[in-house]
Amino acid sequence: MARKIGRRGGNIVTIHDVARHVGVSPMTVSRVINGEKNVREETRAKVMASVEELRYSPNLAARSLATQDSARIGLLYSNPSVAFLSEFLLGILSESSQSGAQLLIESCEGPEGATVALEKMKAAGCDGVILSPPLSDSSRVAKILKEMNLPFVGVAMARPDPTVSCVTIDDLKAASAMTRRLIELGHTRIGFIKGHPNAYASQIRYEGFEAAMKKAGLEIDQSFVGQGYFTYRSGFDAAERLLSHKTRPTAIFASNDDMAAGAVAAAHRLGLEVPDQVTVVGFDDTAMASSVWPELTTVRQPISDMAGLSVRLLLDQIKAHRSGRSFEAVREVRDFSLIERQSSANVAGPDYAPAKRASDS
Amino acid sequence: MARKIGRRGGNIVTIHDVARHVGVSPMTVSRVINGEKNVREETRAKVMASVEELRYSPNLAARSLATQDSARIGLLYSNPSVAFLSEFLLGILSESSQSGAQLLIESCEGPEGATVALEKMKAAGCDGVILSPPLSDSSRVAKILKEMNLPFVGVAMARPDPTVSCVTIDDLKAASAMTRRLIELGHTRIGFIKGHPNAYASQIRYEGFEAAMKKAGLEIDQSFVGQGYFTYRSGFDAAERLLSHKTRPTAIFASNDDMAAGAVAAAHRLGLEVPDQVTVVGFDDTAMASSVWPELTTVRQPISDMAGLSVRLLLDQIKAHRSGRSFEAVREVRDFSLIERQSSANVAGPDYAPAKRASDS
DNA sequence: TTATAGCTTGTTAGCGCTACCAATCTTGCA
DNA sequence: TGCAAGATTGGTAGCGCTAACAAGCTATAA
Repeated sequence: MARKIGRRGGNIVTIHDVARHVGVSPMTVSRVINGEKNVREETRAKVMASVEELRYSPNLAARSLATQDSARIGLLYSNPSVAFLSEFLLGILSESSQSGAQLLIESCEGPEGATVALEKMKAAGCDGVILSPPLSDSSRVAKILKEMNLPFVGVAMARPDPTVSCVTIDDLKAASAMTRRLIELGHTRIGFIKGHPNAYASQIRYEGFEAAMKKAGLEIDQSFVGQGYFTYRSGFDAAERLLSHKTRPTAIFASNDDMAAGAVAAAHRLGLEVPDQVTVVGFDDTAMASSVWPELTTVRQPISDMAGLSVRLLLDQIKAHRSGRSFEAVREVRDFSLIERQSSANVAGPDYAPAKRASDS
Repeated sequence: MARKIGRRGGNIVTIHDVARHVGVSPMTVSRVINGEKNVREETRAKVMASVEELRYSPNLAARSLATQDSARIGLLYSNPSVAFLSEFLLGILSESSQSGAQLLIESCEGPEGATVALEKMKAAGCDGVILSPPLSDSSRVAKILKEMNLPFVGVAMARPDPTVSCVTIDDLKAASAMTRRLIELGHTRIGFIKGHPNAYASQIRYEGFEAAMKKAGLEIDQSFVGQGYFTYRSGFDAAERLLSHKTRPTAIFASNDDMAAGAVAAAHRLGLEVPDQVTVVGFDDTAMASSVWPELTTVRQPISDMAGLSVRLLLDQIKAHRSGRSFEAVREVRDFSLIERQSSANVAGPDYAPAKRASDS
């Protein structure tokens, strides 16, 4: 009677098994696995060893039940690039399953549909919400959430808003860096395809481009700047226009990968080789970037990391919210990176040894 | 002392609150929300009403702790199309969060890397594994899993294996259906781009194509059949070859969307309009299909549904496995659908009224 | 009417973990 | 040496839910 085997066929290792094995109390084991201090180093080592040996791994359900920190997290997205979503989910997923959070996923059509989705989440007992772009940039959605008194975190927000927590990269810097790289490659006639005018990121990315051009003392030829809408087709159309000028740009910087892929197609259609005759670069490093050929040089956001971090942030925020404490909005800025693939080259074509960096030896 | 507010700031509605509100025992409420029979209709209604009113929603952590059916599910994938992954995850996610299952995600490089990943999962205490394609078709992976004595379910398996549970569509039928559709549109010179020779699905899809052609009494011109590898580039190359023949195919059926997108690009490169001069269709309805332009006509698998179902199947299997019962492998076949977008048209071009079905009025 | 079966509800006892507090053991310092 | 303060451990009591059994109830048959 002392130790029943339980209702299950039961062969799972619990914290009690470890405790007995080491000869300490379950509580001590708990402390060790939670990395609390105030455990003698010797004891800790013994417990750790036992954990290894018995292959113990904590039952998340029990933990979140005991700690009461189990939270229901809502994830709201509205037709982002599916590739983005996939990486995003991967990040959210691994983090939230580790912290035992429940996930609720809703999609909506733009900020308009958000109200309904958010109501639904609230009704389902969500404790907080994660916003994927472009929703994260919608002040309208932010306002609704605030009125609902629901904690939330935005991912990849372009617009800095000191009142909302978010995880982003610095779009401005990223766009500048990519532009600088093109200049480094010798390009001076650089075209730009803007993103959807409603997205704040579009503006920021253009500003980054502008800033880098200016700094390099290069003129922006406005006939080299096209309006796109983040879609392949819009990139195709815009690029076709840019490339039809008598003197055409030698490089095109599209504000996202879909448009860049469209631009590559447009170049091909016009009989131009990429990157030999036109360099095309994108932004985001979505699946599209490495699916098409030539694969796209682009800007990579560590989406999965960012998503994971956003879960942790949100959980903190929820905890604070529950205990009535107020919570300072945090803005976590992650590093982007330039991914150079086959769609970019030295202005004179790939025959020239590519100058990896501006050399002035 | 009777009812502490608990360790938390605590404003969550529990099963006890509902019970008190209705005037029954918590157990009865539990029965109602779990849809058990043996509850008087009247009681059930009262409970339901109360659940609504109090906005009660069960704590999954507590439930899975109590039922002991909490399971750790491993998800193993190896570079599938990212678009596939995204939908796949969505399905897995919503199902597993509903059933309170923990998720462990691992990727690996082909079947070779699978062993390591699987060991890792086992060590982490996984109770079962879900295999995404193309891993689901690997008999090698299946063998490892069997040796490990771990329940598993394959998703989108092309090779029928009576010993493993899986959720699929009928690739053969799907490929036939698409081929029939092309024939209906008046195409007779139909090209085909095969998928990666290592993937069983490649073979099956080709067989489906073959069967439909044969049934329609059409010859397959072997110079119209190209070998691809499921990549954009391979589709591009294969299509370029097929379209360079003096009499070229009027339609190309690529075994997946990436290759179809590549084929479209190749056609454009050769100055051919899609679909006016060449129809191109794909398979899978990944994000790629609706990202490129013209958007691709393709075969759609209900990936998200299939993924969700696979979780349920696996959970059943794990339960059986735990209780020592043996488990019959199940093969669930889902319906595919033909998605007609802008990349396909009547053989004579879009000026002809498209014959939606073979008419013999 | 009473026995019998079937239906409906309640009671008890955990699931595995950790918050909280109490108990014990160190250590440093007067 | 004695004692307070700190470090380290253990005990208890639940987190919210449900399996398993027990008890009450209803309808049917004898």
